[in-house]
Amino acid sequence: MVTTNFEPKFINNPLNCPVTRAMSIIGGKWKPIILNCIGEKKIRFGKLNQIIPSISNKVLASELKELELYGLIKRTEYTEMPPRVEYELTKAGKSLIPILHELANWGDSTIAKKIIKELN
Amino acid sequence: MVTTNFEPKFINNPLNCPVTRAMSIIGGKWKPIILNCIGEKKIRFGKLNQIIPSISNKVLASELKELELYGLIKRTEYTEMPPRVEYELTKAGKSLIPILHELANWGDSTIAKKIIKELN
DNA sequence: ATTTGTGGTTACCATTTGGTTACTAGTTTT
DNA sequence: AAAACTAGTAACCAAATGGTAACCACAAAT
Repeated sequence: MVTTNFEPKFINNPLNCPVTRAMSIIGGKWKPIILNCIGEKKIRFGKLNQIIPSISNKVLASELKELELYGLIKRTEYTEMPPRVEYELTKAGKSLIPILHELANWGDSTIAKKIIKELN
Repeated sequence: MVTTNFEPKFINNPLNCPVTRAMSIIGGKWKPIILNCIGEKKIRFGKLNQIIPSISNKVLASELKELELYGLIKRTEYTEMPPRVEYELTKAGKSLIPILHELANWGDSTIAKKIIKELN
């Protein structure tokens, strides 16, 4: 067995920049996407994988684990066969909603759309 | 000369998720930090490197180039010796301020501080 | 005459991230 | 009797990201 010992290494932040602290936790391209997809509902692993098709199940699983470790999401496993697992935001996870909202807002702007269109 | 041909590869986004679009552009841990450090002022390369000590100048330079390519920052070079270059947010870059503000806000929260403290 | 200061770039290498395929368990459907 | 379904995990490999050290131009200061 390979002990999946995964200790997060946060960004070195001597000047105590709050944005750096935030990025240490939810930085990386997938986490905000995943958190936003979970939103206010309970959602199954497979469903998440469907609505974020460009992430592999391996990476999705490891991102979810990390978010769970941070206490931002809760994982509920039902003892059924085939297995069912649901993810939802914890209270701490919900505190990220304003960020996710601003990200969604900006992502919907003409500015964002133009950048993607012109460089694709 | 090695042609630094760097075409961004955006996240595949068939369902047109706005957060995914946003993350395609400002995803990655450094960009929000850099944008936030630039803020409303003009700032020199060296100064940026000082206040984000954990980024190497190589990575800082490449991130700045990418942000410039997206039209989020403007680079002004003064023909002096030693050289002086200043970076500032463009109008498009300033449209990100609400996101940066929320990130800073959350990064300052007890929740964020606790996560870092407990897992470090 | 040498050192200092600036904003990078380059080469080389190490680490991290990510993808693919195959596999598991036990119940239900074909 | 075989196949499908789910939520992963493991092994293996490819690609992206990041660090370090050396280097450049040229003027000003020592």
